[in-house]
Amino acid sequence: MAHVTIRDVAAVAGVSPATVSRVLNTNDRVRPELRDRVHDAVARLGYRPNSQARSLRTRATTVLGLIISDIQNPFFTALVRGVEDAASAVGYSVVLANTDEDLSKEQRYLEIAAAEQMAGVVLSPASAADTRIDLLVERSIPVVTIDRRIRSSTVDSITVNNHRAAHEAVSHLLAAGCRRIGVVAGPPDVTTGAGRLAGYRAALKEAGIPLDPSLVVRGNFRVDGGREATRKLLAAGPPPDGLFVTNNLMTVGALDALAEAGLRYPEDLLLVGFDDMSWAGLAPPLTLVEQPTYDIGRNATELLLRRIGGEDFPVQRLVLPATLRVRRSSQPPT
Amino acid sequence: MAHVTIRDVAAVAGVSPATVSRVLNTNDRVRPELRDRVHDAVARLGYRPNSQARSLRTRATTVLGLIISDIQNPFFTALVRGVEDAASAVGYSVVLANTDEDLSKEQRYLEIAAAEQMAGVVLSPASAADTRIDLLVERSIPVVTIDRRIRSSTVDSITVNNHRAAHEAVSHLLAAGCRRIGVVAGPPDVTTGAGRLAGYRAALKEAGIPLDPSLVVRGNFRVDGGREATRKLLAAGPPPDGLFVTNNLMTVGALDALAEAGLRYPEDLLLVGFDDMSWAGLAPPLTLVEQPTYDIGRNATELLLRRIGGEDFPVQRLVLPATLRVRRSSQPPT
DNA sequence: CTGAAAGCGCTAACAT
DNA sequence: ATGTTAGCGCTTTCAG
Repeated sequence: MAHVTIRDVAAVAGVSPATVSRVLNTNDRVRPELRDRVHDAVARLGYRPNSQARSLRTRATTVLGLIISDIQNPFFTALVRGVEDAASAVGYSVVLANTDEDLSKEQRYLEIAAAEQMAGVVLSPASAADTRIDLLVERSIPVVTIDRRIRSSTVDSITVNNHRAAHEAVSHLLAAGCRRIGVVAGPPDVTTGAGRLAGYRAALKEAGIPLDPSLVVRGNFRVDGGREATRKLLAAGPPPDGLFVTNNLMTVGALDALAEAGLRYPEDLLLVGFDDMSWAGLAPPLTLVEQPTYDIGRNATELLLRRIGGEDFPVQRLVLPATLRVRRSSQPPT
Repeated sequence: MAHVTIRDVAAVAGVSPATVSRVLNTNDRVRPELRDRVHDAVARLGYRPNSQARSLRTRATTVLGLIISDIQNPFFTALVRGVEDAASAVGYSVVLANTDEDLSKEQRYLEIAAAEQMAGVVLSPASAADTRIDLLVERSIPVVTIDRRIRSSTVDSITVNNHRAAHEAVSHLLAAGCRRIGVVAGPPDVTTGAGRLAGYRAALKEAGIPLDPSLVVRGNFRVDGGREATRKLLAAGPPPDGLFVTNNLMTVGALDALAEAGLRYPEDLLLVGFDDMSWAGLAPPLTLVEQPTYDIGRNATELLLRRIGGEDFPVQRLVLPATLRVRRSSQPPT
């Protein structure tokens, strides 16, 4: 059987195509007997509605865009699963795109999402200021940003409290006796980069420790960036007694740089990282700020679906908790 | 400007919609002057064809399905990029789905791909025998399998020579002096699992070393599986003097288990892993069988696009080279 | 070489 | 409550 259309179903059920459509898509009252006949026919013929015809008519798709900034980062892949699960639970499919933190790639994908009339977009913006969110907003395509926020915008977001989490991480290092704490921060243009660095600063200030600029370095949230930034930090002066690395991949790079310099943790310095790193099999185990990654994706998608459904509610800025999980890397050796 | 349609373009260009369509989609000869007028109008109005209307009419989409077996595995995410790049180069978009090696999830996605009339599918099958490839073949949707093959099937595939690569890895360990070489193999139902184990066996046989079944354990290609399998191996008798772990995530788990048991590499045993692991920041650096991951994705997609384009050629079974990159973990300490 | 007209499969107005 | 009709935007005969 090549293409079963709604007319075929109608013929078999002995009703009009419109009735079939009603049974399938609306809750208009249809005589129960007809309902059953329709359902029978659908089952017998193995009818599957043609989604493009439907979208053409309704001007609405059931496709979500998921635009993330680094598909090689396990943080984002965990998140993808949250999105995927929430979407497929209600019959939506997900188109994934990867920007590599590149604004022009990002813009291209946003244009595609608009042109394809996607129902909505989950986005991890490459920039707080320059992300061309307007491309979607103009066409009233709902957007939820994840992990990061957009500055001027009125779109929903799901993030964690980066400031607080970083503050907690650094305070933990201070409590463990560190006094010269280095930080490998992220790009200033991204809210996670900015927030985590601000938390670091706040914790030092609170402890009455002056900020030493030579202890602050920035990376690109990737392995190579973490390595280079850490090298730079180590070259800038006497080694710190504590190090806070603000994302997972940069932590991998930082460990490289520490090893190169012959520095061990927790013996030579205490270490706190960010994001789950169970895939990295590190020993000794790392103290990490862990995010509820899957839930971020899931919540973002559920929120997006509510917007798509036309629900009207004020802009949501959900902030999920990130928790410090203390392990060996931040325990002073006894 | 809400929705610019082909009629708007036609009106502005002073031609019929049919001519616009011809200019845009065919290479039928159209009077150059009209051509230019059409292009001008398209540019001026910012016209973007509605892809669903087009698909409805042509019964063809420009969407590729990419169904992979573990999105948390960096091997697959690198591959995703290859697919994405090749697809977007010709204006196709990619829908990603993740099966978690679960056959029922896989079947569901194959059904969706069929129902959505996707142009083609790149698939890393969860099983050599039970993957329901017929769901696509029936509707003549082209499929290319990557990383793994399907047993009975007549679909194109892109893999690496797992047997040879494993053989090389194990021979390398033998040459380094190992005599009791353990292997952490993958699921027998997956061609990569089977092929790599067979390569191990062949290398031992060639060296005249009898197979010791207590040195062969199996995992699920994930971290936990690698850890458990390695624990089992270590519990089964005196520790091996060499270990070959047949994928990246299991290597992470194996390292855990080795650390638990107080075994170090390369001091206590030599170690060879599989797949790039630069994200894991391991020290000492690991000897690895490395696959051209990006190219696998890219080649698979290019092949798929040729099939989609209607080219007719015999079933392709491309085998790319995997190369052994020797590092410290397999060098006997001097 | 170009235009008019039909129709892909579906749903939403409008009739009944 | 159900059927008839029109048309979403596009491509593709078929005429001219």
